[in-house]
Amino acid sequence: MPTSRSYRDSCGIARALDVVGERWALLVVRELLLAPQRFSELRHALPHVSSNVLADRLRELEHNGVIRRAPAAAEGPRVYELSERGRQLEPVLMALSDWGVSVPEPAAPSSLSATSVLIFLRRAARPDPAAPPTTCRLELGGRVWTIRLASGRVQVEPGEPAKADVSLRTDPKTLSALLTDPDALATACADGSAAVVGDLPAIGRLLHAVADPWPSGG
Amino acid sequence: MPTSRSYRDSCGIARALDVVGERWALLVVRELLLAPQRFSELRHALPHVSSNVLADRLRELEHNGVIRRAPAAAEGPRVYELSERGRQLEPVLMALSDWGVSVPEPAAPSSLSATSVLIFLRRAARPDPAAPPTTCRLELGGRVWTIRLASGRVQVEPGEPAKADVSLRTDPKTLSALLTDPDALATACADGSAAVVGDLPAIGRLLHAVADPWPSGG
DNA sequence: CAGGATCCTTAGCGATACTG
DNA sequence: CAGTATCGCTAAGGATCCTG
Repeated sequence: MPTSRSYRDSCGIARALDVVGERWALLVVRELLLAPQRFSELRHALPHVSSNVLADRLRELEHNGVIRRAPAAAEGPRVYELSERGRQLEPVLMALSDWGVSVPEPAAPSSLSATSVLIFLRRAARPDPAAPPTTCRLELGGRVWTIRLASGRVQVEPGEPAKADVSLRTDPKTLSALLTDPDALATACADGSAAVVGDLPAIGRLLHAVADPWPSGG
Repeated sequence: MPTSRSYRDSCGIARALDVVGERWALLVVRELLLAPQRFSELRHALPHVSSNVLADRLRELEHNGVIRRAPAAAEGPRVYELSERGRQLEPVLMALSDWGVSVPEPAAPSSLSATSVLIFLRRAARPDPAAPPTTCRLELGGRVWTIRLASGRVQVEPGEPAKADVSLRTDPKTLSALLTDPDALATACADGSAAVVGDLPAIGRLLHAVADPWPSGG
């Protein structure tokens, strides 16, 4: 039975929280920000939410027009995706992310989804605008992503790249660690937690775009 | 007994929500955004939060460095104010406000605090940059604010202005309605829900800055 | 086996009453 | 005024069970 309690406050902030303020709601939106996901993928990305609560949130978010059950194509498994309104929550998530990076890590064991790392990567990366455009194939937790570095920006998309300069396979925690310490890439490759095929320095440029951001105006 | 549950997720978004994701927490931050407030003022601004929950949230937010009990000056009543970290939540609140304005109003009876309206006013106002600088004394719900319009910006501060061009006394709901329909000012003055002393057209310019914003680039 | 629904327990929330 | 104490309610958490 879905939740429907309200702050009964006409302020826009309170009205937003009436819709996405329930527990787990914004983390579900986070998971759908870069690509549609199936129920089981959401469970894997948010291992600490119980299935009934997740089902409740999906129902409520759908009812409030934030997400949508993707075109129930014949045979295809059911997929959840953000609506246009849901996508407009991106500034909220980015602001929370900016603020949250300076909150101490929760006590272990803590989870870290592929989407989380990629959102942070895209947000924090400040590549050298003069660096050559690079396309990277990233295999992260059983799913393939296309990362593009071009003209001082980083773009993240789900799916196989048409053509990649380099391919990296790893897991979210290793990638997160590499974004802090790019020099650990050699070690990660050695112990098997990461694997690179192709233009190795391109991966270095990607990691350094986060760890040692190009000084932008601000 | 304060809450202390965590999403156990290393993502910055989840870490932020570990601190300000509990019910009412962000609305408490909202209330402190423009000025420090006392416990009873917070209760008045958030009439639907029960006193024990409010006390819990204040404790937790203080413990997490978001707010601070203002210098417990001798004799002075206890006042809560945002810390520097708390003030850095402003982009989160602004993003939520931007998104929430298009969420339908909650069913009546709903509350609307003075701070809420002023945050919206400041956010939504796009005054004509060529309009003459104006200082307005605003008495809203028993508290006095200084509103300054200058060079295309609106500034809101607590307290008496040194010198005001115009003075407006009203309540949050009336002011909110006037921001949507500035022409209702005459009616509001007539029925006593608003009172203006001084440069009346200056109030019109303020209201129109929100209702009919100056077309900015974007 | 994915995609939930059901059940039970616990803990946060809401409302009211009470105290320094 | 500024909270605390108490209590019923309901959402969250966890495990298990159903269904196509």
